Amino acid sequence: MNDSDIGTKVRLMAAAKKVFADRGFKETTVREICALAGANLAAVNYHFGSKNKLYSEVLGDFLSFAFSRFPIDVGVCPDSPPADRLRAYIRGFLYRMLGDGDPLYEKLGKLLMAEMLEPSEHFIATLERYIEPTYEVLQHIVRELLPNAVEDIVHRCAGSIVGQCLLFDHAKGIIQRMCPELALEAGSLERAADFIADFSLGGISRLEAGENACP
Amino acid sequence: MNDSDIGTKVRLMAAAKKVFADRGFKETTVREICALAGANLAAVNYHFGSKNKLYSEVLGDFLSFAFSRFPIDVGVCPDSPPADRLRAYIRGFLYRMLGDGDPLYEKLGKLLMAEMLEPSEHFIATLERYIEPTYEVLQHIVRELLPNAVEDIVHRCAGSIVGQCLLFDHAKGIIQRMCPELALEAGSLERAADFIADFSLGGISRLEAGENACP
Amino acid sequence: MNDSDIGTKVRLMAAAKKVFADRGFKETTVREICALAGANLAAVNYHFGSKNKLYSEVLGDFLSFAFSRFPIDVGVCPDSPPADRLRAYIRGFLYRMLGDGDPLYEKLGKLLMAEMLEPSEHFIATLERYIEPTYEVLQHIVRELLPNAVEDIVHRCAGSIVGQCLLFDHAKGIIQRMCPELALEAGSLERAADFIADFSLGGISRLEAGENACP
Amino acid sequence: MNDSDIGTKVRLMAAAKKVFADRGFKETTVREICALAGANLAAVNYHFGSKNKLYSEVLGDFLSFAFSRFPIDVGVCPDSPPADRLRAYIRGFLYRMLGDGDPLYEKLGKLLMAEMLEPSEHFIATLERYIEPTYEVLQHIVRELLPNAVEDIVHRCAGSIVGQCLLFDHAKGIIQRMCPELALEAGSLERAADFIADFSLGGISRLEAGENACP
DNA sequence: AATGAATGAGCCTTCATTCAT
DNA sequence: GATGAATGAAGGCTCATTCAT
Repeated sequence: MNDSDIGTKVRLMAAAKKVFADRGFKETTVREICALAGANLAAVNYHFGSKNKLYSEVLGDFLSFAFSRFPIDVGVCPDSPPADRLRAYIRGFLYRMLGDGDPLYEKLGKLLMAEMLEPSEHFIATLERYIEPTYEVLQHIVRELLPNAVEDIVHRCAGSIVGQCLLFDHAKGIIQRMCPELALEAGSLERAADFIADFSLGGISRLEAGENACP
Repeated sequence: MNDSDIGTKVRLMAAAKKVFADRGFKETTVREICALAGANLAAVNYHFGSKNKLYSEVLGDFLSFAFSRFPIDVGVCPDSPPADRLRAYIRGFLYRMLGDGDPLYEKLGKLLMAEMLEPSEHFIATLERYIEPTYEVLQHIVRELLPNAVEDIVHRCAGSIVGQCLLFDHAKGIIQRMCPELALEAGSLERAADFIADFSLGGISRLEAGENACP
Repeated sequence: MNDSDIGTKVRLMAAAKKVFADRGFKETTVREICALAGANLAAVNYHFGSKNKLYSEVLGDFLSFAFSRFPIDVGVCPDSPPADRLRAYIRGFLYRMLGDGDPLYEKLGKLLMAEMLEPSEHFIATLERYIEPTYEVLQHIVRELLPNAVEDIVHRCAGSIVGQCLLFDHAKGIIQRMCPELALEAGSLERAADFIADFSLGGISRLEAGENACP
Repeated sequence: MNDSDIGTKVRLMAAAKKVFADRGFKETTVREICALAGANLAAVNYHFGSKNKLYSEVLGDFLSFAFSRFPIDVGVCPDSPPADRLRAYIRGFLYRMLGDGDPLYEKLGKLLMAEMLEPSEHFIATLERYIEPTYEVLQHIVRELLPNAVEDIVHRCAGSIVGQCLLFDHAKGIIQRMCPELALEAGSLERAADFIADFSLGGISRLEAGENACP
């Protein structure tokens, strides 16, 4: 049994993931995808309609895989203490972004980052389906930790937390160059999640202290 | 005195900034730059050698401008308390990234983000010249705030701080869509800087408490 | 009994007529025909061998239908006066070309015009089978009207008559734009036939007068 | 001095005329035009913008040439007898359509016929600029010949005249096959023009007689 | 009898770059 | 110092056709 037995469409999808992840949308050529998949140049248009649609499918596929493999609420129940749920949220976030070792997975994360930088039309649907619900969960946790905070503060806290996580993905190249010992890999992810959780809980306590302080 | 008097090269540079910032490297065409500059199609290659070299110059120009306009150590002296210096550092970081109102400036930040995601050869020099020294300063501040911390912790704290700042740039599109009231604009930057500083000082205190705790 | 019961081949033929008539040979795609017929993309080649052969069949089908529905000698007998037979000939010619109301039929005429302009190999057989015999009939009528005319004159008269008829088909688009009240439709065809017959009989009389004139 | 001295654009235009005339728009490939012109594949887009625009220019060029070389009112003055003007009109019409010997010219006529059959967007402007004014002239002549005729009759006469002329172009292939002695070539055009004029004047007289007849 | 999958050839267009002037 | 003309390479896409099932 060889590669050509698993269906051209499947092979195209796999090849597309690799190439798009490596080069981004614009730099990727249909020719390269087809060559890597051992398929004819016309295969992409036959199976997916266009380079654009293939890209959309790659994006959607990656996200649906990531969220099914690393669900938002893994390891905690709704009534766990909010600090625990925050820690779990951060772990999940990092895992979804960076995977658990598969190098292809890591690279796909980069695609999403590129979309964040310059959201394409394909990304909007993705945003509504995956990103926004996830963000709701984080907001909810923060609100429990800061019951008296105004909306603005909740958003800012959530942003600070997300920012810390995203750094590992969007600045991966630089981190690897400037302090390689920090670069997230399969093993070190747990440690990073713990740190971010602690750091963020510290930040939140300070805000809590501030809001309870007598003026 | 009209536009065509200020030299084709200068006009090309200005046009290149606009177009590269708007579309990114690959999406930008030499044609577009030349058209905007009112120059001949061959002008880019004549004055800059190639599209690539022009891009490098745009990048370098932007960074040298940003660092001269918003220096790292503005508003504080080396012996100010580290908390103040942290706050100043964050302010400077955000200003360098997002400018103080010039829309062209804001967009150029996006170019840097794209380079972070996928560092090109042009970016390496930039990194060594601008990014690394800046990061040294941040490390130094964190070390003063956490005198007993191991290297790893210092790096992680610095990363958390930087991550919070970068979010405003690399997720600008999404922020604008999901919570527009947070999106950084000229005015709101100070508020954001204060929040990140407070949040980070809170995170650092917690680590400090932890490391002093009896095992 | 539904559409799919009447045989893929039949449905393909019907679809091909529509699409070829609408778009001409080159602009028509096999895809479109198959889609309209609700058949597989490979069906055309399976049932007809190739796009070319399908086209030939469409052409032949159209002509055999046209000539069976509007025979050359309808409404007159061989010994009717030649002027009557001319009128009948012209009527038949127009009906064969433009049908009697079926919009599909009208459009198929355009196909024939295109073939006239640039006869394809498929068209030669058609020519010998349908066009030439018809032209013989016309020649015969003209000869009776101009018994003393030389061959050349007979041909020219026949040509003038045919030319007047064809105009309504090959310039249909322009007529509709420039004088829509002339555009042939189901109803107005009889009127047009009468006019052409009268006009032509006038032309022929003049020739007759000329050839009888004393030099 | 060789071909390459006369400018790529000029050579492209000449090549385009040949190829478009030979094959029609859709069947023509930019590759073929460029090859024939000895130019690079990109040359068409550089000089003309697109295959479409080149086609438009070819069409326009041909018509403007045809009308400047064979003006509508050549050889007669506005107050010549209408019969003479009709004869001149027909001569001009045939010359414009078929040229005076240049085989390239003849072929370009075919392009126009194809447009008549299926007017493309390029053709509309052409129609308004060249075809309609010419038709006005013909109408005017017919009206003088039939001063009492209603509009409808004038249009029909004009149509009959135009139809006889067009036949020589749009059915050229068939004529050559069925009665080659009629096929218009450089020399025989005058003869054809005379015949059509006589035939048409005959048709018109008959109508005139009809309208003057006591009911 | 019919089809889903796949393909090879070809098309128009875009683009950065070069070169003679 | 600057440019109009030209080009080579490549890219996405379309289409009629083939083939195994």
